[in-house]
Parts: sequence; C-alpha cells; structure tokens
Amino acid sequence: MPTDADERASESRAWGDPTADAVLRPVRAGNAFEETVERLMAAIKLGVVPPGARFPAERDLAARLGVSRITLREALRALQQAGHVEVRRGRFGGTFVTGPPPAPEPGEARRRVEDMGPALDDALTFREVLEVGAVQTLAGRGLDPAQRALLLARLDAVDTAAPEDYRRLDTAFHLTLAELTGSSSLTAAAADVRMRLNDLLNAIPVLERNIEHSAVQHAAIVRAVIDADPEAARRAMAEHLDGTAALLRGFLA
Amino acid sequence: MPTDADERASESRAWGDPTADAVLRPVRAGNAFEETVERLMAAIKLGVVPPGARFPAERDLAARLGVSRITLREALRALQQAGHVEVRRGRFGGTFVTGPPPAPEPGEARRRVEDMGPALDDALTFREVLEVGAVQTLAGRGLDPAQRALLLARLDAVDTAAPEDYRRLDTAFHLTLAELTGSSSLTAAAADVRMRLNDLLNAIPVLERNIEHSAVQHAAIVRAVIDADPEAARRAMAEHLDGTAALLRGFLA
DNA sequence: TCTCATTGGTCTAACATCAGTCCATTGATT
DNA sequence: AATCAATGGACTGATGTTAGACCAATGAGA
Repeated sequence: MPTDADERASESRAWGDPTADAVLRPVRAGNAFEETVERLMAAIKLGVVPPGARFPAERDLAARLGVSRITLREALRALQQAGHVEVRRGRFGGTFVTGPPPAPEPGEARRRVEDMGPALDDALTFREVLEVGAVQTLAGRGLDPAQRALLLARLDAVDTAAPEDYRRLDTAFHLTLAELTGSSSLTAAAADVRMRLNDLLNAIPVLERNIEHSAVQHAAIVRAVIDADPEAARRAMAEHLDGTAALLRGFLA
Repeated sequence: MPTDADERASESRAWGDPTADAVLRPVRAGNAFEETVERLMAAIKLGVVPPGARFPAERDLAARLGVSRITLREALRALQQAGHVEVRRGRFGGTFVTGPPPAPEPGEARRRVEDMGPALDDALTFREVLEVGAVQTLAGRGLDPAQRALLLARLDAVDTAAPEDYRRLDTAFHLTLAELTGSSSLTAAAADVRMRLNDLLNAIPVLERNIEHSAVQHAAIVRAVIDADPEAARRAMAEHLDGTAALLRGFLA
C-alpha cells in the first residue's frame, strides 16, 4: 500500500550507513564517573592544571563538569590513588596536581599507536581539519591588538620553554589558535583531539632538532595569521601537522 | 615555600579561561532521556530516517545509542505523544516516522535566530571550518571511483529533488562530503553542527532562486573535489556557506 | 592567640538508569 | 487456517547518580 513510504525507506537505506552511524552514535561514552576521570586526566595531561597547581574547589568543579559532587569525588579519589593528585583539607587546601609522571619507555609509543588502530587516522584527519581551519579563519578575519599580543606571548613561551614544559606549552599554543576564533565548539573539539593524540606524543622523545623545526613552523603560522594571509597560514599549519602525523604513522609501517 | 608551584599556578591562570573552559566543560549535556530524544529528533529532522520509514528495532537502537531499552522507550514515547512517530506492534511493526511537521510561520526564523544568540556565530564558524576542511582534505587526496559515484549521485539527488525533499537531500549531500574523509569524528561533528542550524534553515522559505544558486555552487564544489583542486574546493565551499551564513546573520541586524 | 572563611569529608533519601527476562501482538509465509 | 520469527510492552532487582544538608579541618589574617 504505502509505496511512497517504501520508496523513501529504500532511499534512506541508500543514504549510506556512515551518516546514520554518525547521528545514531552512542549518546554517552561511558558512565559519569569514567568520563569525569577522563576529563580530569585530560586537564592534567594537557597542562590546563600544571604540576603544583590545584583544581577548582570540588563544588565549583562539579558544577563546571555538570556532575554531582559525589561522582566528582569518586573520580578525584581514583586520581589520588593513582598518584596523579594530592588532596589537602582546610582553607587554602584543595586538590593539587603532583609532579609529572615518569617518562614512558621507548617502546611504548609503538604499542600505543598500534592500539589506536583506525582511530589514529580519524584523529589525525580531524585535527588537521580543525587546526588548519582555525588558522585560515583567523587569517581571514585578522586579529585585534590584544589577540595578537596573546598569540605572540604563547609563541614566545613555547620557544623559551624548558624541555619538561615543552609539550604543555606547545599544546597551549595550538589551543590558543582555536580559542581565538571565538568558537567554543571548535575549541572543545580541538582540545578533544589533542587529548586523544597526547598520549602518543608524550611517548615520543622531544628532540632538540624537532623543537627547532617546530619553532620555525610556529613562527611561520603566527606570521601568516598576523599578516592576514589565509593561504600561507593553511600551508604553514598543514606542513607543521603533517610532520608529526608522518612521525606517528611511521610506527605503523 | 613552594615558589615553583606558585609560579606554575599563576602561569596556569594566565593560560586563559577559554582553554580551561573547553577541557572542564560539562561532561554531559543532559540526562540520558533528554539526549536520546534529541538524537532521535535529529535523525528525523536530518532525514536519516525519512517520513514513512522506520527506526531500527528498539533493541538495536538502544544498543546503537548506548542507552538502556527503557530509556529509549521513554524517548520514543515522548516523540509519539508529540506526533513525530507512530508505533506499530508485531512482526514487521516498529517505530515509523510520520509525515513532515507543518511548515513554521514566516516570523519564526527571526525569533529562533535571536534565541540562539552567540551560539549562532559559534555554529557558523565551526561549520565553515568543518565543511571547508572536509572538501580541502578530499580534494587533496582524490576520490576513488566508488566515492566519486556516490558523490555524484548525491549531487544529482539534490538537483532533481522535489521541494519538500530539498533540505533533506541537501543535508545528505553536505554530510556525504564529511563521510568521504573517512573520519568518523569529523562526520559526527558535521552532523552535530548541521543539526544545530537545521531548525533555523527550515524556518527559511526555500526559494527557487536560492536553489538554483546553490545547485551551481554544489556543482563547483564537486568539480573541484574530483579535479583534486584543494584551493578551488575551499573557495567554492566557503562561498556556498557564506551565503546562508549571511542570510541567517541578516536576521540579527 | 583566636577567628572564621574556605575547603574537603560524610551521610540520607530520592530519582535515573541499567541488564535481563518474559509476555503480547502482528502478519507474511506455509 | 496454522506457524513462527520479529517486534513492541511490561516487570524486577540491582546499580549509578543526584541534591542538599551538615561535619571536620586548616591556616592566613585580625
């Protein structure tokens, strides 16, 4: 009877599963506890809360994460038991990030890359789209003086960073570019992919040569953005990202 | 005493709140029920399940959405009571999408755009980054014959669409571009942002002139992707998106 | 030395969500 | 007309999650 509906239904099947998968994907990645632990670890690993600094008070933090204080505390206790944070009571107390975890073993990187599997290509592609898109957008609309100052400060921070702070300040530099677009969705997505790749990057030794190379590329990116040259910005960022992408993919070969 | 920690802490504060906000953002947008309703409505509005077609069986759907069957059923019942779906029991039964909702009033678009406020710019910026990035990526790596055929089919579908199917097939075309990159994160993000803008787009009448204009731009995008010309693809997509962006922003002036 | 604002620690009652099981209905197929 | 596989409908008991209130500890500043 409803031939019209049938036609549409079959047409819908022809839509291709990937789109349906994207819309009908899992509503939540895990339970509140797991996701909270994930976020807190991300804040630590991305350097949002550097070693020695403290997280916001439990009540604040729970509100920010949209999670009950109890759930948050369970997550914090997990981090505490894992030795990532240290909790002190009383006024001027709080949850403090302990020193950086021991550097991973040399072979660790390879194992982690292999573990990610197809998710690696997903993350690398997404990152390139986001970060290249961010600098193109910024170069296309130009920066006001305050934005320019912030960006130059971040660039300088990376260039003069001590080795143990390098990753953290590099992350800050990249995420600042996303922030400056003013799109919170873009910033959140950029932070998310960065987090996914961070474990891999941390497992790769920071070589002096690579740092110098990155410094040149970072400078080129900033220059292109400030000069309001989208095409140059695109090229500089793509080149920069392709470097580490090739490095990571190299572990799969 | 711990001056080192203090320095790092103050440095962290200087990180800028936006990054911290991005990492310490809410873990979940709402409860499972609300998010499930949201997703199902998205599937309907984006045309993933067109009018007359049916959703996967409750057990399948619950598994896909990563939600218990009970929660899913509550969400489905909400959609049923709102008249968006129709439930039939027995074998060959299921949850069917009813006909399209009545067209919104003329003044509706303006109100909705004003309601979104700053979220509009966020969504428009994010969309531009994602979709421009997608076509650039595709043009940069080229399409295999199957991908090319799929893309051309989607293009043809939009061009020959009946007015009531136009938005749905236009959405399919855009999301297909994201899919072809092979990055599920990118596809999910594109679907998400499209969903956010969809209500606004639906509130704008579909004019013959605009359709023709879009058809030309769609063709240009596809040509650039197939010709493996990233710069042309970027330009074509940016121009296309800026059109509707200007239209929507116009309601705020 | 004492105050007290701020912080983590704990508890309760209510609600949300879950996995698993079994029942009721349907209609194409036999 | 009977079969039966696939579907929605309904229930139970266990677990996850929440809001809110109250207690305990801390140490900078009065």
